[in-house]
Amino acid sequence: MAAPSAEERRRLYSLQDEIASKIVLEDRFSEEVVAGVDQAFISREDGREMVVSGAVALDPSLSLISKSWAVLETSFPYLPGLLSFREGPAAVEAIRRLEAKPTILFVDGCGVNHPRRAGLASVIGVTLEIPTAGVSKNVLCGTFDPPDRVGDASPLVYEGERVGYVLLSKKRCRPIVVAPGTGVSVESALDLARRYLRDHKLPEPCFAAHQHVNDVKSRILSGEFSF
DNA sequence: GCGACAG
DNA sequence: ATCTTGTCGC
Repeated sequence: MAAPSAEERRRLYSLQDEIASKIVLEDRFSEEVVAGVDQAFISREDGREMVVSGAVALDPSLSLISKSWAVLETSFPYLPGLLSFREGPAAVEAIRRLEAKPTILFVDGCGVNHPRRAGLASVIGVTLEIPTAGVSKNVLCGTFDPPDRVGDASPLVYEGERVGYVLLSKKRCRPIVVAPGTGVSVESALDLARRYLRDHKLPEPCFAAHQHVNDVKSRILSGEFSF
């Protein structure tokens, strides 16, 4: 995967600035269709790398409404701060293939807790005009005081702004990070993450999407699915 | 210059 | 993310 030139990077940064300018940090979501999306990768023998995205749509009681997936050839390397250019296209396509349009979508990755306020969750949300929340297992940027009791959360601050929360979601697990993508306030991002937590480290929509995409990946590798 | 760095 | 078996703990 060719690393982008300094000039190309500047162009991508301006694209992120454009996305960031369209982010809404106010609540504009409902919970009729609660979805989750996640990506996995496949390295083929011929050297090509594929991105597999899996999306799941659940109703308020977490019953499955619909699943979808999409596969595209990778066209960008992994670079901190530029993840959306690697995983965004496949994720957007998978979400478009869901039977029901999500009214709130959980994305594996950052939201506004990003150097240019344009993490994957924000990019997907602005692109598809869907309220989104970003959930990540590691901090890309920002500082915080580690929460020490299950259920506790500490503000994640970046450049003097509260961009998300670090939440201790489960015993014997490292805390997770939750932040608005767009169409969700910082407080609601935390509330949503807490309310959709069940018996796993990640909120159920994220967990379900992760299981789904890995299932799709294994079926592709076994030849059951083709594209 | 050095370290950090979503997935 | 991915490479990978067993293993410790609830």
